[in-house]
Amino acid sequence: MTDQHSTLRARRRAQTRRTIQAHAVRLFSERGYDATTMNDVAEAAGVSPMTVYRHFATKEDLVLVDQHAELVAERIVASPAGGPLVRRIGGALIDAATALTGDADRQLLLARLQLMISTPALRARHLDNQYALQQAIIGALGDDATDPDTAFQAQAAASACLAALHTALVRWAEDDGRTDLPELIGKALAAVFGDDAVGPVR
Amino acid sequence: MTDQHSTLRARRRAQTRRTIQAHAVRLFSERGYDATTMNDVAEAAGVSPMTVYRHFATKEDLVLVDQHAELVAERIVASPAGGPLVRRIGGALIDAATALTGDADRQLLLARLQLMISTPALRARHLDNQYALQQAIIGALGDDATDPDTAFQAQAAASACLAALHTALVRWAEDDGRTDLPELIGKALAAVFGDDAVGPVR
DNA sequence: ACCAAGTTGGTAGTGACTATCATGAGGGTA
DNA sequence: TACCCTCATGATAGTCACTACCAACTTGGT
Repeated sequence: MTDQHSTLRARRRAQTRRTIQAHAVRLFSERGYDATTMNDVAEAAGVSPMTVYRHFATKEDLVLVDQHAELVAERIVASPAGGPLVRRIGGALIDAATALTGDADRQLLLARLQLMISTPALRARHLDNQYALQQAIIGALGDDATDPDTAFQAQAAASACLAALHTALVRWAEDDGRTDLPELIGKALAAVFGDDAVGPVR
Repeated sequence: MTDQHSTLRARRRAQTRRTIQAHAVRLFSERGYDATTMNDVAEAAGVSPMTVYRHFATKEDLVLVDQHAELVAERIVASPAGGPLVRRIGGALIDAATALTGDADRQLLLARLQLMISTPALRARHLDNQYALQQAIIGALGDDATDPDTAFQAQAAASACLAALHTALVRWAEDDGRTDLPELIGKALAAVFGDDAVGPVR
């Protein structure tokens, strides 16, 4: 629907959005998140404060916005429905991480992640995003939500997988992205569930 | 240090603090968190807005403040140092939950938890508090932080335990506190780590 | 009675965020 | 080419969380 306008207008909009976010992340990293105002970001990006709010609903979104949930969810749906929960979820997380860290703006991803971890307000909202991701995963699993016990187990398994993911992300950020992220996620999952639960050794 | 003043002054201060929080949680539950201003809280509690800020640094703290971390940490320290991580941490969480749900202001705890889960801003900060609790747990484990791999495994185990805790808390809040919280936590841990990992069946 | 310290209240600000209206630049249609 | 219609952007004024800063009052010990 809103996609294939692809005309000049859409490209410009996407461009200003990228510009704003790039300047925002840069300023936040340089001066600190709290010490940077929305006006500072607008000025650096060469737009009015209003335009910043048009593209990012909150200051936190300047760092946090992503739609990785879809990426993970579609891999969950594609995974064999019969397998153990942890393997399905863990595999999807590793696959998604492989795709993301191969991406061009991997540096931006790393900078954003480091901000998320070091800034309390951002860390909180990041964790909440993970919680939203958890609900997306539950939905993608396609299990019958009718049985409360099954649902409870799915919640528990997914939350633990995401906890492992977060542990790996923190480690990755601390290493400035030098280590292989998918491998780190695999190690974290193995540390939680045991070496055999995650799948064949890479 | 700051405790045994216990004189009239300290008791009054504690009293106003309780009054403010009680009115705040009531208003938040009735009208919604975002629809209630700090002035509303102050007015309902019969104090000036300044006084509210003196007792609670942020609006979120009106719902979130607790020092459960110490409660858990001291139980971790008391647990046998040799055992498996998951059992030590899980046991401490269950013990702490048993103590808290037996408490007098259990209703307040439940109301606060329901607010935390339903309000995005509060949920985010609650999850961040869990993250802080995780660090407290890691510290209480007393493991050598020198070995990065050991530390990484401790982080992964602790984060997964807290994820299970959170799953149990959500379920408890949904049930309006009717189910037994410690038992729920045990089930969540069992769902994540397998039935044998948590300890002898209750 | 007197002083020190702690609790409270008032004022004036900053900064995130919203609502509303105005303007000018695409982009399809006659 | 001329005409709208949409949409991205901008400016203004306002709300609300939160922060100094200063003033007044109460309590507890000497």
